[in-house]
Amino acid sequence: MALPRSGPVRSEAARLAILRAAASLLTERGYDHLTMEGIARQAGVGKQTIYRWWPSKGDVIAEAILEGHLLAARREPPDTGDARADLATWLVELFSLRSSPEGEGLLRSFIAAAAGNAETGRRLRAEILAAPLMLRLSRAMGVATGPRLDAAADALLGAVILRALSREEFGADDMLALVDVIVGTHPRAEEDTASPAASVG
Amino acid sequence: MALPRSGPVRSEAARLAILRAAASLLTERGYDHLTMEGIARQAGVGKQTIYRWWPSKGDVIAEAILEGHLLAARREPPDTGDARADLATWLVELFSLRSSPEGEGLLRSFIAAAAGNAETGRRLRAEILAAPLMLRLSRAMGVATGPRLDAAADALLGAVILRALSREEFGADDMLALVDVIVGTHPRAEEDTASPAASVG
Amino acid sequence: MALPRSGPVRSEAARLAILRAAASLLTERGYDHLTMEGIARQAGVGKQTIYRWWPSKGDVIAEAILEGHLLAARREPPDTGDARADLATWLVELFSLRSSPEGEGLLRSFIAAAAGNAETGRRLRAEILAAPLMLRLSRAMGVATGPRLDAAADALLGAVILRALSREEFGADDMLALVDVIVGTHPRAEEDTASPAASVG
Amino acid sequence: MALPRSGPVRSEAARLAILRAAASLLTERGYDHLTMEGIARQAGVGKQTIYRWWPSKGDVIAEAILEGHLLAARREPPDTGDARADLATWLVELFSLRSSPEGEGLLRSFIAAAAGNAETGRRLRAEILAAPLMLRLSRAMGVATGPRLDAAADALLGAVILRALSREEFGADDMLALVDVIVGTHPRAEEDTASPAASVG
DNA sequence: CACTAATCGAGACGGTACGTCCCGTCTTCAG
DNA sequence: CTGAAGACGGGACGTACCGTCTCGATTAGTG
Repeated sequence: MALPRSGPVRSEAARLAILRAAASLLTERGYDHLTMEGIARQAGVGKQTIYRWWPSKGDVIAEAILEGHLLAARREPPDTGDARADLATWLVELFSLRSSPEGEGLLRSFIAAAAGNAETGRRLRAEILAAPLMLRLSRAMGVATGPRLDAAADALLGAVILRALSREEFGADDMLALVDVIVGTHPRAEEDTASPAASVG
Repeated sequence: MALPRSGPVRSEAARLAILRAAASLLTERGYDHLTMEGIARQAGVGKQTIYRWWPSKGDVIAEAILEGHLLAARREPPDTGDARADLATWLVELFSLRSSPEGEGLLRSFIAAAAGNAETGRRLRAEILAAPLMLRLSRAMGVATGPRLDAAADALLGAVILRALSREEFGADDMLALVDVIVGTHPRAEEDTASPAASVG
Repeated sequence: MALPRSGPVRSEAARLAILRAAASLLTERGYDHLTMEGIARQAGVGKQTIYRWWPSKGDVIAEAILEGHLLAARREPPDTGDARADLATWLVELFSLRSSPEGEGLLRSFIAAAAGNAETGRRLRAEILAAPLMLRLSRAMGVATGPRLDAAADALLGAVILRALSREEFGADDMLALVDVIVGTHPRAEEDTASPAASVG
Repeated sequence: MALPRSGPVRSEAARLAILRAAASLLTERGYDHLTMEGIARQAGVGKQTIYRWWPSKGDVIAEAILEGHLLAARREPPDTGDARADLATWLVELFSLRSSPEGEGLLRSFIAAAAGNAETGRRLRAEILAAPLMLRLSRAMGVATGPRLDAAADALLGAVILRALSREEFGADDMLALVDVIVGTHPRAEEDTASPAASVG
């Protein structure tokens, strides 16, 4: 049983202000210009209020991502009927995070956050990025689940991350080539000219 | 033509000491415990000597990697005759960098360095990691070059990076599955043209 | 009225440690070997704690002097009954600061501090050096206050400072001659009025 | 006889450029913003050329003062016939150095230089400041030389320096009062109030 | 209702590292 | 051998944040 407590409970307003401040600062200035003091200042909160509830900067980010304060709009994949093209579209959009207007690269900020913090890394892959990907991918591959699907998901997502890391330009064509390699070209085998329906496979 | 300059020339001893110090500190303590002051101290060099020649920490790392002060032993892929198995072996070894004894993870340190520095990112992929991979991969796929090969390389490398980021364990079996998905399970036979159906399995 | 502030209050322990460290380092090593880092180190304090409360090194010294961490023993003038001799004695003692054992010269350190910092300069003269001087001088001159007294005080003190700056040796006899010139030889002797020609010789 | 030497002799052009650069930088930016690198840059000279001939910054300043690159215009005292007024005028002019337009205070820069360097201190007093002062003072006191004259000179000069250090404003009237106290009011005897002896006493 | 205990904003604290400036020495090349 | 140029090891500068701590004020239960 819980030991009896008195006093005020955790302030939801403060929690939200912190997550929002973290999200906005990460977006605007990038992961390595993100500071606890900056978050506290922007959130109008004492530093201790952050440290009381999160052990590190990465955990704040992890929670902000998880609650959808970041990447919110990106989580819903399109559905045009062509699963493979939808997949490519979604990946291109994800990749475009690489170059936010401020120039730091939100996707790279995520990567840096993941590299520095286990929880962020785990959540970023498992709950955020992978979920919409798996949905489209299972359609494109005609497989509901299984190790091959997992491997394919990692391969796709990893390729995007790698290209973001290496600052390589990466257009829609390249993305389709990538999808083709991983999902397989076969269903569209002849179709490249003859049987488009097969591509749903 | 360049205007003739007199005066002392750049000290090769200092350059090497800095790169070695950076490499050893990165390996031992990880990217985000790596400091310019630490490098200078360990190299027995003034901080200004670092800043004179490299604009940032990431550029020091980039040059250290490029010169082989890091990853040196890892660049030579095995050659057992089974190209696909060699590929998986090499990837597993690469992935094992994920957990260096001190606990930070050399591979993740590279990723963090790449996330924070364009040059490091570009070089990490293009010149270091990709080269031995491409060699094995082209054998495994029976293709010398081309966009499909590039896409496959990115997918393989990216998947390893993604799993490192998300701290997921990743054994030899998983790696073979990954290779199978990307390269194809077939005997690497004629199938590339003859047995498309198998790739769905 | 002042807006009510909460939060921690300034640490008196840190303040004292800083002033004492500054005083001891100034005495031991001289003004231009006195560094903020040295003070912080010796005081066991973060640099920021110094910068938070004092805008410059000179202001730290000014406060140290004002609080009596420096020159403390020197502020009490002797009182033998012979006001003029007391004055000379006090000045000789002051001048002896010129050559501290470590060789930098405490008095010159004060001068350097004053030259570089307005507050130090103002306080050095007004509150510390001038006060005991004025006391003796008013007795020696038989005048309680007034511009003549001020001018005489500046002349005496200034002469000592100038000699310290120019590294000229300056004994008890010289000091008496100086006092005689400024205070006048008359009151304590008839000779001043009787044999003026002697002073020229 | 001199030992035979080969190679070019010391470059007079370099020597002059250094002294001029030092003088102009001291005047413009003050003693503690004066750097060896700055002098070398402005003089178009290698640093080593400075260190080869002068052991320290203070010695460069000392030589610059001695050669008249600083204070040049100030060395000639006026001569209106009223020796005492001339003296006061010269002192006021000297004191006005205290506030150079750039705000650092040339006189205080001299003081700082003197405080930090024995040679500068010695020369500043002995050869530069004292000489024109002694001339006027000996006229005003009707004494050619002697310890009383030396003491009076130190007292006058020292008072000016002290006031400069303490940032006290100091007008023509104050200066006359100072001169009166040190030189004596006697020649102007009756006018003061009636009982000149009292004011001396 | 008083008391207790935990929360909150605020921010001082001892530290580490930053990136810059300058020190005085050393090294190269041109004259 | 001098002199301009400038790289070098070193050290201090003043700033930014770190994560901990200490305040006074506020806000729930508990007794």
